Amino acid sequence: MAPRKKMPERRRRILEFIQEFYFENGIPPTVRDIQQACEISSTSVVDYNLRQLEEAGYLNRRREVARGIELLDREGEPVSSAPRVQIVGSIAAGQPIPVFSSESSASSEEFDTVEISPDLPRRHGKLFALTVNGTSMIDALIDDGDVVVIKPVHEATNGEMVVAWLKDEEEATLKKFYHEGDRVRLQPANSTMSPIYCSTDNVEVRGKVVTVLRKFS
Amino acid sequence: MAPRKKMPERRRRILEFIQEFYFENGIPPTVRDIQQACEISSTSVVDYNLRQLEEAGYLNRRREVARGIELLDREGEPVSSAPRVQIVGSIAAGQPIPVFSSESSASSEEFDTVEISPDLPRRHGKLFALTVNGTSMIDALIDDGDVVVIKPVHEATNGEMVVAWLKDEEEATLKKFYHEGDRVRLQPANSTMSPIYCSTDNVEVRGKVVTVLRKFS
DNA sequence: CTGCTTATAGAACATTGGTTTTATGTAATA
DNA sequence: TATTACATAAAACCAATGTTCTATAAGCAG
Repeated sequence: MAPRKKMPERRRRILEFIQEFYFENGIPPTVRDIQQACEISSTSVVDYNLRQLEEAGYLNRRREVARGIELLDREGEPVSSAPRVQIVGSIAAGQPIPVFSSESSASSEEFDTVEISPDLPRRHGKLFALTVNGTSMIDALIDDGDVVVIKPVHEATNGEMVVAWLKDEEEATLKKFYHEGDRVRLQPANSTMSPIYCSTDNVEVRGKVVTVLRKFS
Repeated sequence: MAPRKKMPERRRRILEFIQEFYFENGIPPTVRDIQQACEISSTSVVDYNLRQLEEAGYLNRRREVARGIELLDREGEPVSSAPRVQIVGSIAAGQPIPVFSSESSASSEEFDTVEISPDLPRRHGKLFALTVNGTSMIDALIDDGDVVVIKPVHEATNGEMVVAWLKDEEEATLKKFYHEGDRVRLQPANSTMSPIYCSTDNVEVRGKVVTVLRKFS
């Protein structure tokens, strides 16, 4: 398996298209699908590049089978059509969430990703994820190492679990959000814990939690 | 869309095969794949049955496309190739887990299912899931309504999160398992809570927790 | 019995889609 | 300059795969 480096632009484009196409359609594209989408003049060019990609370990081609392109992950395992979201950083008390621009089509190689259920992006659109560092979110029933999947929003309705940024404290936290007159109540998910009250000005909603992922070895 | 009833045996068989094939191969089967697997003498019979299935809303056929069969869920939405596990019951203090036979190839229609990451069955084999009822598992950082995915095992190594059945108390619980001499320590995941100690005889391991799923509306 | 619907068969047909063959251009290198 | 590896093209080829046509049976209502 050749090293994964210096991939020609067109080849990268092809690989990207295959991923998109598979996620969107549930089946892999044909050589001619790729040809059209990537504006390539000949199927043989596509074939050539697919061979290169195969040699480099990015995909597998089932010969004698229509739509036999099979994407592989870094371990060489087949990739499912389940969507993935990027883990763009971590969240912990006292540390800010990294800035994320929804424009950043930064090469998807740069971030780790987690697989999520397909109905999530269907219902919520674009999502991202954060790793939880430390046990500071324990009152939200979220443990060290958990991954929270978040929909970027700047306002929340009462009762939603949100990523709240406390300006004065310079602290991010996961809490249930309740707007009460001129102040905000941040309620831990764990009913044995007490809520935090603070002024509306001091709270900034960064997103709302869509799901939590936790794995045990 | 015709009602979903009284499906002929052969038709049910075809539908089942399509699901299996898709999960295993990541691409839908061809008409001829189905023909062979279901021992049907003609492709036209397969076509006929596929039309029926389409009319009944079980699937979608993309015409003019090879391998254009697309499975639909109960809402008529396309189904991804991500694997699903059955939610065979619920777990809560004071209530037993329902018995599950690994043989039970009970029609997959009878249970709710949840989608899981493909690497879980790859690593752990056959899995099942339980819904958590009430907040009795809160010390394991698991909330009311969460779904726990479990690998059925009868022994655990120290530190694993297990489904423990306490015989005397007739109670199921999720705890970290530690064998300490002639007794067992059941440690809540939440470090602010105290462990339970009990005799080896009184504890029965029913399975170990592989992942926890939690969704927020 | 007749006609209608459902289901099965066998075979041919038509399109989709993977593969191959031959040719051309470009950049790096001896 | 000649050589070689890499990348692109155009066209043809043919296997894979969806579709259609015609025929046959079984069950069932009239």
